Amino acid sequence: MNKKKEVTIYDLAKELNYSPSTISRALNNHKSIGKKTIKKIQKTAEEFGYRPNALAASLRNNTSKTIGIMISRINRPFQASLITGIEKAARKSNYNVIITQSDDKYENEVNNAKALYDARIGGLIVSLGMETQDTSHFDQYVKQNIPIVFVDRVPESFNSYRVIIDNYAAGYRATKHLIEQGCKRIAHFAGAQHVNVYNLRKKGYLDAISEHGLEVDEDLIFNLKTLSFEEGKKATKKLLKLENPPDGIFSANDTAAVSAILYAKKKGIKIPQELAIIGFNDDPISRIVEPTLSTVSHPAIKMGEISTKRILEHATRKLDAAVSEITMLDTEVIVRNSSNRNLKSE
Amino acid sequence: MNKKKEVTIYDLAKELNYSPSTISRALNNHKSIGKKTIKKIQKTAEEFGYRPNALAASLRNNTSKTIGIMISRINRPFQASLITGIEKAARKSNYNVIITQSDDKYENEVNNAKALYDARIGGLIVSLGMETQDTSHFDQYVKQNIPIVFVDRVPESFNSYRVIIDNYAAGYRATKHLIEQGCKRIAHFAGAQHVNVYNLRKKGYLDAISEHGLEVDEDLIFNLKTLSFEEGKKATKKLLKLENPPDGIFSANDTAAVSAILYAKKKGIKIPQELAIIGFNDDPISRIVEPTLSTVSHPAIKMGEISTKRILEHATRKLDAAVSEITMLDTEVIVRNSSNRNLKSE
DNA sequence: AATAACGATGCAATCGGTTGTAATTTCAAA
DNA sequence: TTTGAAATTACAACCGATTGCATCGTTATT
Repeated sequence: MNKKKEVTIYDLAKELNYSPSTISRALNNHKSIGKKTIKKIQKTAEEFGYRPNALAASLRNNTSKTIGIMISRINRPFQASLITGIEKAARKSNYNVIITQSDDKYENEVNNAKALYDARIGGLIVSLGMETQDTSHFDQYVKQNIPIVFVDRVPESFNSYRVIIDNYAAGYRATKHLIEQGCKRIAHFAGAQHVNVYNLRKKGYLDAISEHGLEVDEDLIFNLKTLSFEEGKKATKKLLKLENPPDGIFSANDTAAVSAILYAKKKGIKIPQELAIIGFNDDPISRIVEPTLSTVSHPAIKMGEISTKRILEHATRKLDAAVSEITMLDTEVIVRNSSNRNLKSE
Repeated sequence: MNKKKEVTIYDLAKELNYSPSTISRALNNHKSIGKKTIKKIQKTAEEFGYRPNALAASLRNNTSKTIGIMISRINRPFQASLITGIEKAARKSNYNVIITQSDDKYENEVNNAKALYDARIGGLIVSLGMETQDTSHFDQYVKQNIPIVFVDRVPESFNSYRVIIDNYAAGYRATKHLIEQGCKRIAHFAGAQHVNVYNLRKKGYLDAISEHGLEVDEDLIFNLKTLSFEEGKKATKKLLKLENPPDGIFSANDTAAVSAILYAKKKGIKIPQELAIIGFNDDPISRIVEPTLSTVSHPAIKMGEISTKRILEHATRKLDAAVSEITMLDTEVIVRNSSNRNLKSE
């Protein structure tokens, strides 16, 4: 054991013959401290290698410069990018970031909410897990006026900040793109319908179909629980066995879409000529799979940055947490080879 | 503003007519407190919805139940899995996890080390960035007896815990596998050689070549700075232009390996018949690319768990930080289609 | 020259646990 | 019944920064 004590404001106070309060204010550029005093104090603080003890400040202020994150799984590309955005913006303002993962289990989510609360985070950024329907585990934050930003997978009704994409429009456009490629029977891999993003994407899909004079066929619509690789494969299998199989698939995520590509190819189906496919998320695999997967891109990093900004602003504005401000970002349909019928196949 | 104050041990003390110290000890199951007292106190604590204020405890103890993580980029599959392992193990012991990313920039790494230090983390888990050669930014942790665990990309000389895989053996085995498939001229995509993992994989490669009676050809070895998709493509291009091109590639990561597959395929090379390829990491794309990529798998999650365990043990054992304990985990060569010449091509 | 007004700085309480030491009680052994 | 050790609980200082209020000195105003 050889711990050396850290330099505190008391050490500086003794050294410079000021009171700790003056030191504290000087370091925070408080207006009531003389200019030369501030300069002098900050200089010696530097020399002494003074490092503020955030714990002490947090305790006193009953809030910490820490942002809590709740997501389902860190190793999903979209969520990883989200975190990257959050972390980047947070560190710029000297905030730290605590991450928790629910693995899409409701119980974990509740526990994580508690743990982060106990850590006295200054703000919370949440993308809900698949199972979550009840959101009362967030009530305690509202009571303490701790800002919450819901991102992407958000609850229908909760007074708080929300940062989302226009899932309806995205679903509509993705479907429309397939229609423009000449698809007449378009299948849809939808996610769990109590999750807003999947619900809206499906609505967009349905409306695009109807509004372009095509027919909605329930046999072509699959509500997949997790949109996993396996589920995508199973659904594709069923589709191909249909008497009247589809000529297009709009999948609500890339994983299932890639799965569809691989399975259909194995069955000798030509993509995109016989079956055009578009996914959602612009995951890295979408550029690797052959043919490359058309998809819809989220501005994930930007969503993270904006979410962080909301938290920081809230701290400054000292608003009441009972706000309900929605930021909706745009998406982009990215056309690659899995749906582009105008391309020469190589 | 409608903050309600939290329940503190003082509230409990007043309610139960005990002193705060007794409450504190009772809640921590301190041995010097009577059994029925403990039970009684814990019961009312529960009833009152008491939640300990970790900040206060941390301030007093000058250490927090928080583990700091320093990695380069969260959206690399290996690092994401590492974090998953850490987070899982940490939360089980009521530790939080703060994540920082360096984006492989040395300057960021230094700043992150400072930021985490200021956050009074109880332990640090680090996978070094590509640029890092000097590690003096970690000295302050040693001085304060804060345990450091280096994972995967570790420094050569630093008294601390290390959790690594046997990169030499892995490189050797991957190369040997290609030799067993009949390859005679095996290229190697190596990473930056001051990074231990790439250095060792290369050594393993070199020794496997020599020991099996093959010849080392410097034209077949590329020291790629970042092993990116682009770099992989360029290197493959050069290889294929060679008078005497290779019949096998061992890439030190999957990204470059996938890149090689795609480029070689485009050039009409048959994989694995004409060119067998093996990567490293077992990233998700390795299962998606066609042909599926043979690779070497890291036990990433386990590495995270073990790293966390080291930190927690250290806290218990109250050891001096100046230890140097190395944990070496095994890897596994995963044979898929990009190197399996015994498979019927479909 | 006297007084108001303001700028600069200090005092002391506070945030909520933790812990060494002292004080009190309990119980068994003598 | 007495005594000492063990068990139980209380006291008070402490961790380091923050902040409302008080104080002191200085300058401006009449």
